[in-house]
Amino acid sequence: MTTIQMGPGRPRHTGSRSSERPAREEILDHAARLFVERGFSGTSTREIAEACGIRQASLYYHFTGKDDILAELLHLSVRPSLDKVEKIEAECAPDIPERTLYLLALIDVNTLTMAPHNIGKLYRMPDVRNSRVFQEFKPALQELNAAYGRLGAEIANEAVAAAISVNQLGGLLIQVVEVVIRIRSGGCDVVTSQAHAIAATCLRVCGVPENRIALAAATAEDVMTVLDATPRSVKTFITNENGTH
Amino acid sequence: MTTIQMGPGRPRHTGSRSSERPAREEILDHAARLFVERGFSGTSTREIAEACGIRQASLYYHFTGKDDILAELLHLSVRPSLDKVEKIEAECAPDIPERTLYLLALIDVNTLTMAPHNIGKLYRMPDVRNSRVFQEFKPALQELNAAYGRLGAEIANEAVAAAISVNQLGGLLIQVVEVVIRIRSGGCDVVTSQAHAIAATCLRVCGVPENRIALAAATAEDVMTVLDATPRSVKTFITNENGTH
DNA sequence: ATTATCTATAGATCTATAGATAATGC
DNA sequence: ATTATCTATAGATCTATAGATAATGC
Repeated sequence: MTTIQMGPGRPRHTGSRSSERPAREEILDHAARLFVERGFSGTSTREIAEACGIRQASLYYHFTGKDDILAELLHLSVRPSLDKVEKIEAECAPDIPERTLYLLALIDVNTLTMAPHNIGKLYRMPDVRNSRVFQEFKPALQELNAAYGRLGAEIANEAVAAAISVNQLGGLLIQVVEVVIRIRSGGCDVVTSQAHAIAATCLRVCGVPENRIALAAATAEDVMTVLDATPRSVKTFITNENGTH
Repeated sequence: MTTIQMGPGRPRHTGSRSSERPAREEILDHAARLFVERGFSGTSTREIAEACGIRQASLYYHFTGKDDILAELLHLSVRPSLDKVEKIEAECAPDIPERTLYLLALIDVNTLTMAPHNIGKLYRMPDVRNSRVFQEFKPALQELNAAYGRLGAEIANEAVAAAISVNQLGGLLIQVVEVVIRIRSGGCDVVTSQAHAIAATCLRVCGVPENRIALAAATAEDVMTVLDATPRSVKTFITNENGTH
């Protein structure tokens, strides 16, 4: 029994307003999907508008332009990762240093897994990276890279420490975590067991032996539950992905 | 003393033909650079033409369209990887199974390192993957994924074998190798020691212990020299990157 | 004659702005 | 009056084609 909810404002040409969801969010959602599917420059404002059931020009009531939509999406997908790094480093007693990296990887994998429309892909697109709005996020991404590098270096064995610089190790670990994006691009979902497998892979990359990996994995669970207070804004955005449920 | 080499055909409006290099190659080179820098849809045929010092319409004498240029670039960058998988599996006696994966990774890293303008990035762009011409290359990429998976599964320890399917392992290993693309995107060159570090990382991801990794690395060198007969077409293309030297 | 370019342009976009309009809410 | 849409359109692209032209080579 969905009564067609009329708010203020002229009705859409396609009589049905698809839901009571704010138009702004609806636009972000469809834009995210289209940007990831076809690229940023490969998506026209008309296509975004059509997906929302409004006219192209109506987008400009909610956003100042295509870049503005991109900026908002980048915000939504960067904030969670960075919040969590701080949390983890604060929460984790350094008794089992492997556990800290394991946790960071696990949570990051989770973020990428839950991100609407595999939006993590945006960062790797050249047209996005060249956009004016992306520059703002560079420091945050370098921060994340540094965190991975620092944690990895702490637990690296001699061979790894000798062969790879701290920063390179950070990039390598992020690359491993971002396999989630690859998996999702292939149309597959990522399940919990895979998340743990990826976190474990991060430790293997550092040369941590299997018994220490098992230990880190075992003790990670409890800390996980503490950290699993996902910021509200993100949850809302994710929920809205699947419609009104 | 470069005499301006006039071939047949009307002269370019910018009197100077930049080199005696065939126009077709010049176009491919600039297109590769621009596609990687700004994305495929983010690059106009006008920009490509201007980079070559010719008029936009003149591109169509050499290529039937933008897609045709992309197709050629994809060909140039896929062929080497695939040729080599076969070679390696033929050349490698299975006495040290770790060595086979190490070699595949090492050679693939080398391919990505030497590829002009970090062209390996093309495959990950959504607009490229949606293009009609990309479909042709899907089987080859799946082949490569399968090869990595097969070799990885052969040497995986129990923990890895239990946690990751063969195909997932293949994707994970390719993801690791493709860290080269990430490094090059950051403006850094990739040197031999890093190539070995990445190949070693692939083995660590499979759970191979350090002593076996060292062994594989040591015995890899000799096989490398045998395999280092780079196909001519690729070499030509690479050489042309840096002008006429 | 052949080759490789050029100029000119059609036709299809694409982004963003101006200004009208149809709802609600006071 | 305010809000959220609409219609219409300017101006700037962008791709691809048609046909002219300036070289070389026979």
